[in-house]
Parts: sequence; structure tokens; C-alpha cells
Amino acid sequence: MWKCGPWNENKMMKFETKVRDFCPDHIFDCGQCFRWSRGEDGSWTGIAGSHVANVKLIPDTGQNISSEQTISTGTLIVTGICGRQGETEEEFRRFWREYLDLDRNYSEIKDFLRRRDPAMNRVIASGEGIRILRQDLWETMISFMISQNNNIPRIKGCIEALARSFGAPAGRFMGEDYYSLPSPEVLAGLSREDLEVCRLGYRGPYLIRTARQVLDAGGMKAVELQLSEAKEKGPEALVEALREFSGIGPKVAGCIALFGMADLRAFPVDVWMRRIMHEIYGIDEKNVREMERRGREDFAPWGGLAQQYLFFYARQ
DNA sequence: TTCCAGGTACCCC
DNA sequence: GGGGTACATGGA
Repeated sequence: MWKCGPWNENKMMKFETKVRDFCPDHIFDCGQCFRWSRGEDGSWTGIAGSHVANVKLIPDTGQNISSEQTISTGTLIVTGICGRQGETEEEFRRFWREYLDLDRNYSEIKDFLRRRDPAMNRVIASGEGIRILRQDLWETMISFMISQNNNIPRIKGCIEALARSFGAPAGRFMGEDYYSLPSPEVLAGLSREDLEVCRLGYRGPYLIRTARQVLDAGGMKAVELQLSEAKEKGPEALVEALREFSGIGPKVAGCIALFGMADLRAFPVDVWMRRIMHEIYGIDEKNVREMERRGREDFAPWGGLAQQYLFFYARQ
């Protein structure tokens, strides 16, 4: 086992594994992450924390696939550069296995959801290769604070600008330079004028205030511990704890719980969810309370995954 | 030009 | 506690 390094060499690493219920187009284009982009060959390249990689699915040969059927079974190839100095191959593999949530059986969960609700048959069929990425908490917090009242292409632009302006270099990969997002320490030291280059609009001050709240609470380690304790008490307690931060309301808190804390019970309701839940279940578009209740109770304990299938279906 | 985007904070009743 | 409204920005 060799270790990567020196740091600036961008040593390449790679691992392969058999997967099912895994479609990169579904995973990286379902609105849960904003730092991945699709290549001509259908693979996706992006950054998670300071880890840069390309993710490619090679479909099993001999599959009888019609043109409209999505492929979510095959060999997954993750190629990347080490995420930090001295990272071993084993650590590289472990990082991406966890990030891509490869050790969860999605077939069982999908069967469960379809049994609970017949409407889930067509909903899941549209995005059957979705997985919930297990993203870094702080990244998820700033990403979804930026997402409010914003569209996905512009959210991506804002996040990239933030990384390039105030983040740290994470290496050069496939001809592109990658930057991690700024830490709470860095963001807390900025003024709203400093952030204007990122075109965050009124969300800029939210980021700065939240970064300062994190430092006041003792840093991200302390915050993560606090939030984990809230999560133990239940999904509502976690959302309430997240709402203590500036710029985090019920919807953003739900996304952070789901994507940044792996709380698969969380059921964030946004404009797309209001539309689709009105269409499928006839719930009044203004009745977010009822939608949250349905998401929480009808799909328990996998409301968050049901939410992702519904969101993907709604955006089709 | 107006509308819209993975909403939130703040004010008013 | 529910119901308005301002808040930046840029693409359609």
C-alpha cells in the first residue's frame, strides 16, 4: 500500500466495485449537490470536501435495455486524487464508499416505499438510480443557505465563486483546478463587501453570521456533536436545532438534515414538492404542514428518500 | 418588462 | 401562531 504525496503531485487513485441502484445522472442531477458536472462520456467529475474525483458507471454487458430504460447496474469506477496529504488507498476507498452511500440497500427501501404507496411506482421509476450522498455538514449548510429563492444553475455559480475566491486549492484534475469551500474560520473573518464578488445577494450576510455562530459554539466539531444529539431526539428536534443559525429556515434545515446529517427521515418541502404533492395527493399547495406530516408519517422511516424521488419526478 | 428560482427574517394582527 | 412583504441576482 503506497501513500500519495507530495501534496502538489496530485497522485491518482482509483477503485472499482459492482453496484446496483446507482445512476450517476440521477445522483448528481437531483438537486442534492452543486459541485459536480457531467462529461461527454456520461461520467461525472466534482469535488466533495477536498476530495476530487470522476465517477463512471460501466453497465453490465448483456443487459437487455430499451432506449428509455435507465441503467443503474454495473461496475462503478471512481478515479480521483488524494483528498489530503498522506491519504492511503484504503482511506480513499473508504471516503468514496461512504460519500456515495454504497453500503445501503436501496432495492429494499424502494420496495418498501412502493408497498406503502402505489403512486411511488411511477415516481421511483423516473429516478430509480438516486442515492443520498453523505455530504460534509458545513458544505451542506452553506450550499443550501445559498439555494434559497435561487435557481440551480445560479446556485452552482455562486458556490464555485465562493470556492475560487475564498476556498483552498484542492488540486488539478482532468485539466481543471478545484477549490474546497471556505471554512467557518475564513468566512467569519469576511465582510459583506468581501463577499460581493460571489454575487450571493442578501444570502451573503447569512453565511457570515452563521460562520460566526459556528465559531461561538466552539467550531464545527462541537456543532456536529450538538446536532447529533438533537438528531437522536428526532427529526423535528434536528430541524429546530439547525434553525438556530441565521438564514436557515424549515426547508433549508430539512435539506441539511437529509444531506449533511444523513437523517433519512427529513422531508424538506420546497416549491417543486408543493406542486407535485398537490398533483399526486391533492394536498392544497399552501398546506405545507400537511405535506410535512404525510412525508414524515406515510413513508417513515424513509421520508427523505421518498422526497428525493418525488423531487426528481417533479422536475422531469 | 415581468416572472421565477430547492425561502427566510421580520413585522403585524 | 398565521399571513404579508422585502430581500439580490440573473436567466427565461
